[in-house]
This record gives sequence, C-alpha cells and structure tokens, in this order.
Amino acid sequence: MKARLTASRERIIAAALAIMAAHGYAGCSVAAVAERAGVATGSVYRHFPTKANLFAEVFRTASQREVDAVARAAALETSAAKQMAAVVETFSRRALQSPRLAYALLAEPVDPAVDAERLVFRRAYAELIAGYVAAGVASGELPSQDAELTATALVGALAEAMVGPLAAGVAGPETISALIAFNHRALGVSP
Amino acid sequence: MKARLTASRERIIAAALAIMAAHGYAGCSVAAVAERAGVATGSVYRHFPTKANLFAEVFRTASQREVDAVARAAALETSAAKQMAAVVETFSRRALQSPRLAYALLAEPVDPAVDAERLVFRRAYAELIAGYVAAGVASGELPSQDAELTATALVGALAEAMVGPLAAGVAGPETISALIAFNHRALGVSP
DNA sequence: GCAAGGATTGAACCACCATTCAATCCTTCG
DNA sequence: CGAAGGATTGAATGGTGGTTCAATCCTTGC
Repeated sequence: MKARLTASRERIIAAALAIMAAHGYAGCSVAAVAERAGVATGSVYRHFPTKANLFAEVFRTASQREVDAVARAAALETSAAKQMAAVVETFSRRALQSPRLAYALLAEPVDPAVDAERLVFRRAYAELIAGYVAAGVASGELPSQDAELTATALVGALAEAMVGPLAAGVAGPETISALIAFNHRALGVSP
Repeated sequence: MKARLTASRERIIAAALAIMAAHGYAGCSVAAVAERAGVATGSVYRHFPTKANLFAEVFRTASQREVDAVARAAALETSAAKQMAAVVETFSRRALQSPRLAYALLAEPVDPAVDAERLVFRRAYAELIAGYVAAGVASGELPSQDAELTATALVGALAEAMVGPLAAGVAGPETISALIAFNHRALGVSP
C-alpha cells in the first residue's frame, strides 16, 4: 500500500517530466499530468499541495540529473581547462539531445515559484564550475580572478549560447568547440 | 483628435512601463495600466489588440532605450577592449539603477508572446557586441574567433551576472570591474 | 446649432485551470 | 467475512484577469 503510494508519486513526477520534455511547461496542466500518470486529477493533490510544488520537485529532479551528469564527466579530468571543456561538452550535448526539456529548464516562462527552483539549478552549475576555477587559480593554471563571478558568467554564457540553437534546432559540433574556446579564453587558460 | 489618440497610446505605454519599473510585469494587469494612464480598461483595446501585443511594444521601447544608451557609450571608444568595457559599465550601471525594470526585461516570467520580444532585445545587444568583436579581430587587436558566438555568450554572461545582484540588491563597483576583466579575458584582449 | 460617427466607458462576460469534495472503491485488520 | 478508514475519483467550484459591448460622450463637418 505504502509502495503503491510512492509509486503513484513517482509516476506523477515522471509523467510531468515526460510532458515537459514533449510539450514544455506550457503543456503541463494538472489534468494532463494526471491522465498520463494514470490517476485522477484530484489524486495529484494527495501527493503535492499545489501544482507549483509538484513542478518545483520536477525541476529539482531533472536539474539534479543534469548537474550530476556534468559533474561526473568533469570529474574524470584533471586540469581546469579540461574540466571546463567536459562541462561544456556534456551540457551542450545533453541539451541538444532533449531541446524541449532543456528550454523548459533553462528559459521557458514558468510559475514564479518554479522559477525559484531554476535559480537553484543555475547556482548548482555555478558552484561546480567555481570549484574548478578556484582550484585552477590555486594551482597557478589560471590567472587570479573572482571564481564565483567567472563561474556565474560562464553559466549565463552557456545557457544563452544554447537557447538560440535550442529554438533553431541546430548547433553542430563546431558550435560546441567554439564555445569551449570561448570558455578557455574567459578562464584565462594559456594557449 | 488624432493627436489625442496618439497621446493616449503613448500614455498607455508609459503607464505600463512605469508599473513595470515599480512592480514588475506581475503588477501589470490591464486594469492597472489603464487606471494609471487615465483611461478606461476597454480603451486599451482601442490601441492594442491584446495585452501581449501591448507589452511586446512596451518591451521593444524599453529595450531600444537600453540598447541605444549602451551603443552611445560604446561608440565613444576606439578599441574593442574599451568598447566592451563601456558596454559592461553602461549596462550594469543602468540595470542597478532600475533593478525592478531590469529584472522584468531580462528574466521575469512573462507571457510567451512577450518573451519573444526579449529575444530580440538580447539579439540586439549581441549584434552590437558582435560588431565590435569582428572589428577587433579584423584589426588584429583580438584573436581570431566566432564573433557572433562570443557576443551571444557575453550577453548571457552579462545578464546572468546581473540577475543575482538585481535580486540581492547590491553589486558594487568591484563587481563591475570584475565583470570587465572577465569580458576582456573572454575576448582575448592581451594584458 | 445639430446630427453623425467615432471614441470612451466600465461593468459584465467568459475561458481557463488549479483546486476541492462528496461519493465510491479498496485495502486492511479484527 | 465485514466494517472502518483511508485512497481515489472526476465533476463541480471558484478566482483570476483578459476581453467584449451596449450605452454614453465628444468631436467634427455641414
């Protein structure tokens, strides 16, 4: 019984995520999510107090997955330059693979309460990057700089550079390598 | 009479802008805008077919003003490095001066139709910057690079670096100079 | 001065959807 | 097996706020 409950909860989150990936946040009415999850509209409210609350969790889940993937890829590298390249590479590849979801997570207009979760998401990337930058500065690989600011700015750069292509639908490998070059310059990686 | 008409129209746009600057897009119900403009709710629809349409124009107007201010400041400079510094300086100073408006223009959740206008705004900045970058590359001041991508990424970096401070309320001159340093590195300005 | 035609008004309308809740269905435990 | 209690249902509710429109008011041209 308790299992059935958590299963329902999971199914609702999964359904919301699936609809976001297919039709964006705009397509996510509570009724649609419930139908896809195979429960009644009202049942959603047994698991989540409000729609915003549900989607806060959906965003958190999806974002964590993304940040984890990026962190995992970057952790394999040993220099700040390579770590940053891995971040860009992973982030971009994944975004281009699920453009609708990426757009929803990054830029689509959403409920303000859900928007707050987005800030957390972006900050998580920034923290991750800031760590690499700080280490790079400490080791002398990178010039002295405000690691937090660099990281924040890079997150913005990455997102902005992606949103266009996401809409347009195309961004080849050359865009990705150009982005990596940009990142290296911004970090002050010596050529 | 025709004068009265255009005057009304202007007043409506001005009222919308004023409310945005004070309470953000969220505070901009058609009724509130109409009241502030000194017209009846229904009259708004004599000038604009829909609310989204009205705000598209409001965004366009406000954005143009911002881009113009930045372009004017940058035009006084002669090297890409100085031009970019002027862009950052002007953009930041103005954003910090009207944080609520800046937030609305840059990041606040809005109607999708209005959101589209935001892309135009960001692209306008990007084009402006891309011009300076391309010139810098041509003159040999900057290393070879994809000027469009650099410009887009810098716009994202600038916006992202500002949104946090906008919410927090504070970003001193040291943030601005750090941002300029970031920009110079990203452009490949030789130290 | 006076119709005619357009501008203005603002209260009423309506669509949309998140949220609720009384009725119903299961699961569980004595 | 059979009640008790919680889970589930989905149609009804309600609030919000954009949009409309019949009535009224001005302006304009004769």
